[in-house]
Amino acid sequence: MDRKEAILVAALELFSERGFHGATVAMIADRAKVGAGTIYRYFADKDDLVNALFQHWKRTLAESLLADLPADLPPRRLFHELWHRFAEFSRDNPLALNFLEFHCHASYLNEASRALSDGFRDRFLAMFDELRRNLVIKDVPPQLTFALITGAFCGVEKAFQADELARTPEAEAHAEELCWEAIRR
Amino acid sequence: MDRKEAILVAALELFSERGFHGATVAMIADRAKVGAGTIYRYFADKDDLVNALFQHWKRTLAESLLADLPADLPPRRLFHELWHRFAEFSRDNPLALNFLEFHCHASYLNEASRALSDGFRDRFLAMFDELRRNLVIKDVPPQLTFALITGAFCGVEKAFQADELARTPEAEAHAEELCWEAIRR
Amino acid sequence: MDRKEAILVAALELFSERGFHGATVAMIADRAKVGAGTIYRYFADKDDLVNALFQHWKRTLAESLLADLPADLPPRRLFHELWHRFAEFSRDNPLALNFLEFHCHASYLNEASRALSDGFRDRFLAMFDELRRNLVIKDVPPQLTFALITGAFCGVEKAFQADELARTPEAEAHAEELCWEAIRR
Amino acid sequence: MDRKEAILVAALELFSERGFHGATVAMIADRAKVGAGTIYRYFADKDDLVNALFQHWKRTLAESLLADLPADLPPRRLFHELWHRFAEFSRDNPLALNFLEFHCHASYLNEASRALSDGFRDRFLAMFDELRRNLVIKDVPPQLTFALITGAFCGVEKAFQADELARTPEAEAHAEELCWEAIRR
DNA sequence: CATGAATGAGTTTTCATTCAT
DNA sequence: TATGAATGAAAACTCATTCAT
Repeated sequence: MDRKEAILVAALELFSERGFHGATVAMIADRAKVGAGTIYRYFADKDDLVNALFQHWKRTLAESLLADLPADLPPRRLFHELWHRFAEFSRDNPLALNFLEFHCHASYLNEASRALSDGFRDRFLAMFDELRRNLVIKDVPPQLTFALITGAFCGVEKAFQADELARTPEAEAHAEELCWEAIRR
Repeated sequence: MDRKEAILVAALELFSERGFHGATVAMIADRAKVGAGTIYRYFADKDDLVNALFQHWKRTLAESLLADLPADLPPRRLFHELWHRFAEFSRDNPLALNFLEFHCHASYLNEASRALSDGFRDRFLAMFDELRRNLVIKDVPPQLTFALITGAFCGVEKAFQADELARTPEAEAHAEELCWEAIRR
Repeated sequence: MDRKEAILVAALELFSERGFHGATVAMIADRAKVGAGTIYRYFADKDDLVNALFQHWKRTLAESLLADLPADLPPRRLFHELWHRFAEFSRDNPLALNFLEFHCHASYLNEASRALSDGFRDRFLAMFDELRRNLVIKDVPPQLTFALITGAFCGVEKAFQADELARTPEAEAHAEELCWEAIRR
Repeated sequence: MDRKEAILVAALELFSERGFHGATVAMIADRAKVGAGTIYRYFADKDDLVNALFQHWKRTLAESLLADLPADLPPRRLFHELWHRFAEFSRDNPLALNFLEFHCHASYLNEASRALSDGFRDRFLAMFDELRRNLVIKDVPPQLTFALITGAFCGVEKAFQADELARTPEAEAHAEELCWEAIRR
């Protein structure tokens, strides 16, 4: 059993359930079935742990969305592919999305975490900007497109997780279609 | 100087900056310029404070959106009116939106808070359902429409607050227009 | 309504129920139906209050036992008279006995309280010593006789108060008789 | 060094000096030479500590009085044996007697503590009742005999502890003799 | 290397006392 | 003069971190 892995899993569960300050090191150690002291062999302190977790999942999310993305997809297919990958990621790792988007306060994220986050964001802004310049999507700031699509996706995902909305293929397809309608020219 | 008011203002600032567990009673008392003990004259404990704050702003938001809403507005005008009111509320009370939507864990909200929240949500679901039955918006579950629109709005608002996107009348108008395009038939 | 009196009554009830540290000034004020600040018009602080209360009841008890005590009573009649008066006092003021004997820590009693207590005790020691010298009671140190009788009385009284023993005239007479048997020659 | 033991010893000293509410957790930790947090590794809270202490000493006292008590002792010898054991216990553990008899408010004792106490008391009531039925001691309710003897013993013990009376073998023998005279037929 | 008991600074909460009304 | 809201020091209790085993 990989102890570091177990700690990261436990931390993800607890941070996404109770937030950073609401989850204690003792809780994380218990859930990971390791001694509290063991956490400090792998992470300098609790802040270091939350930042490692954040970076791990930001990277995994970026990887999931962008790895082997065919370069020459037509716009609608590209959008579909991205939405689909994002949905898959959320379905496979609901806690990770939860943690990244809802339960992470800037106040304890360090420079590296913020830089990573920004770099990831910039790649999407570039994509949206190109679609805009190619007259595929509406002529609004890419930051707006990005914020709106991301927000909508997360809003729907939150509804899925809260069981306010059944996670069916139809619902996922509808959400995608609505968002495409929103941004396409 | 109204002390209860000052405590609520300080708590809103600190909870939305640092989350519930990250904001200490001492910080709140300092910010409100009252003694720590004074907080306990107005609120039974820290949980009671966060619930009072949540309910206060949920109610204020509901009021802002729904008070004196003309009954016979054509759908697009209705959507505009609601979006505009929501935007106005967010502009006037950015921390309140922040707190309500991003920094409030279910784990410390009590029954009353949840009931209030649900009641508010139900009124919007009913509105979206009527628009759907009138063939004004797309035939998708009102829960989906609601989650998507709310998520998109909050995503854009978060971008405004993080200064990733300039809060201009154009940007606000664009966001509204995109969302309408998303849901309209 | 005499405020000072009301405060002393409330303090007696609460100190004898919960002890000095367990009874708060706010509780006492509430019970006495006065403002918390009012207590400080009559007593310098909480310590002063408990000492005033102690001295009040010590004096009242001494008075009850010794006032107009016929000087020439035969020993058995004297013992009966004292026992009877003590029993009467306990019946009329169970909380006072409780407070004086069971719920009063030396740690907050001041010099005056202790002096009063000692003076009272000395008068009884003198009485027991005289009975001893007159060969009426056994030839043991008067301190022993006093401690034993007082302890026995309080033990029985505690049983009455705890309802472990019914407070009947017979029980009271028995207790007296047993104690007399203990000390008489 | 056994920390739990040290905490119990310190708590006994402080509770019997200052009462439950008068002894703070910090005082107890200091006296026990442990960190304040350590107390909470062994006891759930301050109430749990005082109850553990109460039960420990009630059990020890019961053990001391009743262990290996010869079954066929003649009444006067039985009384002597019990009195002697009680006196020995008090001499060895004066603070324990102090705490059990004088400084323990029902208000913070839990069900288990009260049950233990009652069970112990019942065994003595049964003994006194048998002596009564055998016409050895006076025909008064065993509750009265028990309360009176216990009270007398504790009164004398208090005098010993307060140095109002020298703890000599003679004094102890006198006390025992007087009490026997009180109850014997 | 892994542990979890121990710690004390930090947290929530209480309360004796003050003071503006 | 009487009040009770306000206070902050002190109480009970928690928890990130260390370190002996």
